Amino acid sequence: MAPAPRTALVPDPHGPGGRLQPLAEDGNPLGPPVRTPDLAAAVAEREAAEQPRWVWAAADSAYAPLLPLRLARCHDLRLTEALLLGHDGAWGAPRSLGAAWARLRGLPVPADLPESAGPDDQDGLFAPDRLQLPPGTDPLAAVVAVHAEQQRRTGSIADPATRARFRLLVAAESAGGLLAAEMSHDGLPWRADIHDRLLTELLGPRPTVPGTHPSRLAELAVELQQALGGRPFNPDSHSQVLRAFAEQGIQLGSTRSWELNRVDHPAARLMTRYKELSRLHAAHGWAWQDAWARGGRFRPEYVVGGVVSGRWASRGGGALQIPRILRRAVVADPGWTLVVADAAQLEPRVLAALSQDAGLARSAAEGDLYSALAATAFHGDRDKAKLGLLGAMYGQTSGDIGPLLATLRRRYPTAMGYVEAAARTGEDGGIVRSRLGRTCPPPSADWLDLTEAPESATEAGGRSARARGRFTRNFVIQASGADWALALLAALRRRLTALESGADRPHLVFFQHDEVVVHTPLNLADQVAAAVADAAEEARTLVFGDTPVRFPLSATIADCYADAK
DNA sequence: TCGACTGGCGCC
DNA sequence: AAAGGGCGCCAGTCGA
Repeated sequence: MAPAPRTALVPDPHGPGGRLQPLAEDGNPLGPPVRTPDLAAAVAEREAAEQPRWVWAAADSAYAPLLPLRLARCHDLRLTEALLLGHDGAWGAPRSLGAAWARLRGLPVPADLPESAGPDDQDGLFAPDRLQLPPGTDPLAAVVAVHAEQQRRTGSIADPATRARFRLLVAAESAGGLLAAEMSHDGLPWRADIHDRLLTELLGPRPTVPGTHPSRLAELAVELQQALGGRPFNPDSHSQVLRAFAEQGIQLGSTRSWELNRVDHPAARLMTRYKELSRLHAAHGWAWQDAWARGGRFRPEYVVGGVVSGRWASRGGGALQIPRILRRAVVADPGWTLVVADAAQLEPRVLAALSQDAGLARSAAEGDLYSALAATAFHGDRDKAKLGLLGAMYGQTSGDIGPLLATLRRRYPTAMGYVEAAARTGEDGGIVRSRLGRTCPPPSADWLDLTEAPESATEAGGRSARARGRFTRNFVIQASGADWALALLAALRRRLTALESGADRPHLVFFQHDEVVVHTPLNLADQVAAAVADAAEEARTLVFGDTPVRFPLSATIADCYADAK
């Protein structure tokens, strides 16, 4: 396939205009800059004509103002800069356009600006000075130059296969930038009335005085007090809770729920319940709804590559930590429905594909991986198979997991050797990369905090080395899983663009590590489900090439998120 | 009074 | 003896 033509795009700092410039694959200009008074119209026209790969500083400054216009592909300089910095051993250096430009020109490199926060702080995102360019610098010239440099650096990766995978990573990460902007713009359908009903059922009516506890929480606090001797205390204060339990002769090391659950006392159950409800109220209660879920849509801000492993993070609204119970409030619009798909057992499948362990790959070739593993190596005990494999991927050594790991080591030496090699690399201070070439951060002072350690420096050093070993062990899997998920998103997004129903089109409205939700006109739901399956297969081939491992994505059609699967 | 930190728990 | 990876967010706590 011939590479797409490229076009640099820079919006004017104020107003609807902007400038465009055609570029060759290597970043060299193919013509002079073109100024347009109506950037959205000019971009739409060129997109219809040739679907170029749009080259811009960052989606939030260049793409968000163009929405709801949909563009097929882009090269996001900020996201790519972060990938390249990590790859080149400069992990964490500033990645703004201005920073990349400064490095190119040997100028002082500006630090990245703090990100915006809060649902009402959208304006700061579009301010042109976020590009961090020195005064008087032409932003278009900077975009063109930094892009050319990024293409050069990517092209200098020696191994052709590694280079090709890194290019795929750049394209997929950039597509993630497109999608994140679109999902924030479209929002996740959110029924405030259902949310409110759930809250009222669990917590009592919404308090009329802001900042006060809803009735059920207040009642629980009183019941707790009575169960613990009647002395008033604040159930939100750990130290007061510990003291109140201690006065009843119950010594707790913490107020963690698993510890409370082991205590046979009425107050322990009340405390657990209080904490559950209190958390729901504080994190996803009425205040959250007011802030994040107005107008029938939940509009979080997604942070592409916000996690070192390449997983997305979110800013504000806790988009990736919505309690399962609140999925009840995610309901398709009338005439629309949801297609919900999640990858089953993504990480063990990633391990099988990465390590090319023939035995594990057989277990991952279809169906339930843990059952297949159990049948082969654990006398049919699925729980043991799952526990053992998860422990191997996380570097767990506690509990009764030793024998399970020994079994896995015997039966799947290649797979276990793979994660153990990654762990050793980390322990020795080395770096590891995902399948597509995302690099883990190097060791830092965080890994070797000797100040508080009561034991010797040697012991503390060993402990921190093992901690970093667990990190790199998990990184290769989690990050390669994120590679796959990004490829899936890009492939699915492309397929969805091709589906239409009158003026309506299905669109991705949610993505959470290994799960996607598409909001679609009813009559397209089956085609969306098929597109999901096709996209999963495409991602598998793109990321892992020739592997017997399958990455099944079970798609369910349901009007309500809570009813899926 | 405010920022940094901690404990704890939501999600994967 | 302790012994599981990655996040974001809240209330409480503590110190500047």
